[in-house]
Amino acid sequence: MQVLIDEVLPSLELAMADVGVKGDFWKKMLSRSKEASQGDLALPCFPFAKQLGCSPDEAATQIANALQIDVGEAVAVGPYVNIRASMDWLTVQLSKEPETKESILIEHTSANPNGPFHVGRARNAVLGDTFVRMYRAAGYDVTAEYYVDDMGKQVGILCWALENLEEEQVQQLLIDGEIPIEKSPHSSKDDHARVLWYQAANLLKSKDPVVDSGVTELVQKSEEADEDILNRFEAAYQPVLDGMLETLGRMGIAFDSFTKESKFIVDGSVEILMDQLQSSQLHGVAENGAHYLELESKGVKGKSTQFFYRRGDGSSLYATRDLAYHQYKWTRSGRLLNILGEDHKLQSKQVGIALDELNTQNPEVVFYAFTKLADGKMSTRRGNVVYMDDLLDEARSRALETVRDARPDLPEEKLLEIAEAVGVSATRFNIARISPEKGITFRWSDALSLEADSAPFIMYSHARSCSIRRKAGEVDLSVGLNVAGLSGSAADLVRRMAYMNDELQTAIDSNAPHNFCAWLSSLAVDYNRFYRDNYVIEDGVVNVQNLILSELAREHLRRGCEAVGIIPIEEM
RNA sequence: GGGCGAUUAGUGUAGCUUGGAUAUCACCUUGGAUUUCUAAUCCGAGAACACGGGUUCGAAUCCUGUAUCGCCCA
Repeated sequence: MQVLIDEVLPSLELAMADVGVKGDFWKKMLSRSKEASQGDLALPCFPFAKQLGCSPDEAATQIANALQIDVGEAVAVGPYVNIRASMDWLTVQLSKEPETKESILIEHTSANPNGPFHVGRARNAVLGDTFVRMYRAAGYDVTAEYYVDDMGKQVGILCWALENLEEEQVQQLLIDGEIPIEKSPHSSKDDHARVLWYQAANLLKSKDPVVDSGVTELVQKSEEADEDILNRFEAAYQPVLDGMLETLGRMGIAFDSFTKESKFIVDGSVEILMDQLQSSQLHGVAENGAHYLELESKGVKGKSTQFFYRRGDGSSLYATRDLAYHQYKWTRSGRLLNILGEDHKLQSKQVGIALDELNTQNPEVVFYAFTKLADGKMSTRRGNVVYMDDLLDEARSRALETVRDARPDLPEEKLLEIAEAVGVSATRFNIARISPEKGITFRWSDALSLEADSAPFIMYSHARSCSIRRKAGEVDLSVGLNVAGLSGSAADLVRRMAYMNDELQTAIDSNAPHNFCAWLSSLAVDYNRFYRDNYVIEDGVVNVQNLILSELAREHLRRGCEAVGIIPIEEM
């Protein structure tokens, strides 16, 4: 509603001066009406009563009378001034394209390449990609970026395991460790195959010190940018990463660029940065020669307020490389957005302060709460996971049942195609529609639900509009939309669509993709109501005005679906 | 021990930034429409702001304490 607020505010300012309200405290009170039936915007007038020496109801009447707007009408209802945009103004909004905006680099997912993509990791990917899509839909020039942790302990363990463990050993370790090794249709994918080695090495670690010493040596050398080690690491993780990206691709998630952590050691930028930090006011050196920043004065609390960025042996830490990474990202875009799990909150704050010390701007960050299984947290290491590949298969087969029932006329191949689209879309939407800060407990029934506030509902509306278009055939729509006399569900539909760009931008600005998801659901509901009340084709005759509306809805539904990662199929 | 976040009908959720009209949308339970321009539809009813204190004309919203859950800090 921000567009409308911006339109109305200048006139309202005059009206306020007119009736004698002082100050501009009321500006923030003009907001979306909580009673949709009362209009688009509402201004509660309780606070003006005292100033004007009258009742809130009278104040509302005076203000409404003094208010001259040409975008709609203002009426006093009790202690409120309600403002409703006119159909003409709304129609103008409909044809507005989002302006071209600045560039933004969105880093998301960036999961350790040590095993298949699981449901716990999915929230980052879905949320991140939804942001990518929403920003693009709003006109931003977006780079979707994946930071590859190609030299950490996780990759070290994977590499060591692949180089040192035989298949029989792995099998035995997993059996002893009671980690399930069920065969699945995806067992031959490299991410699924290699994670067994990773899990086995973690099990062996607790009883054989050779693992730790071996891994530590590898990791140390990788931190010295040892070319041979980095190549061996890459040979170990790249097939795993490829498998993960394949899964993400199935969900419609793709990246524009990948940056490897080791880059910043190889190119020396970490070294330069550590030298710079030494001149910080916060700088300190521990007994073992390690360097840190003392962050207590910056509001960091807890047992340790020190942020270590250099080990006693002079090497850097993960967080140090993260600093270099942020500096690198700033060379590539004027805006940075990171999607992180809530477990990274403290670290992100520390990195932010360190970036301040380096006179580097902080990125914007969106945190999300964890997805947990009904019986505890997910862990790749312990094998306590639901893999995305399996979830998507399950979602597809569940969708297939429904599609088969509904469309016995379609060939099997087409049914599968629809089921895949429905499965993927439903899975994504079930994650994207929840506010990021809320924890999600993974339940199969929820994850696979094809009802409720669901993607299939929206997809169905879109498919229906496509069907109507096909039935209507070639019709000349150049007469354009005539809103005069439009009322009821048709007017509601126009009103809903008119605010699309506004809703999109608001969701972006408030880091709330779930709000845009809700708007999209509402659009589908509005279209269904319009469909009920207004026939596009009746007795074989096409009603051009209704077809124009249906076509507008189709286009808005399609754009909305693309902005949240729902696949807008044309038939289902 | 400390920090951060969460808690809304039987279930899942929106609203909290900026206090204001009958707390959103669904599942569910229940009554109805419609047999279609694809019913994965539409219309109606039922049921909720964790608990205690405070601020205010007015609190789901702000402050404070408690409980529960999650995450983090050597």
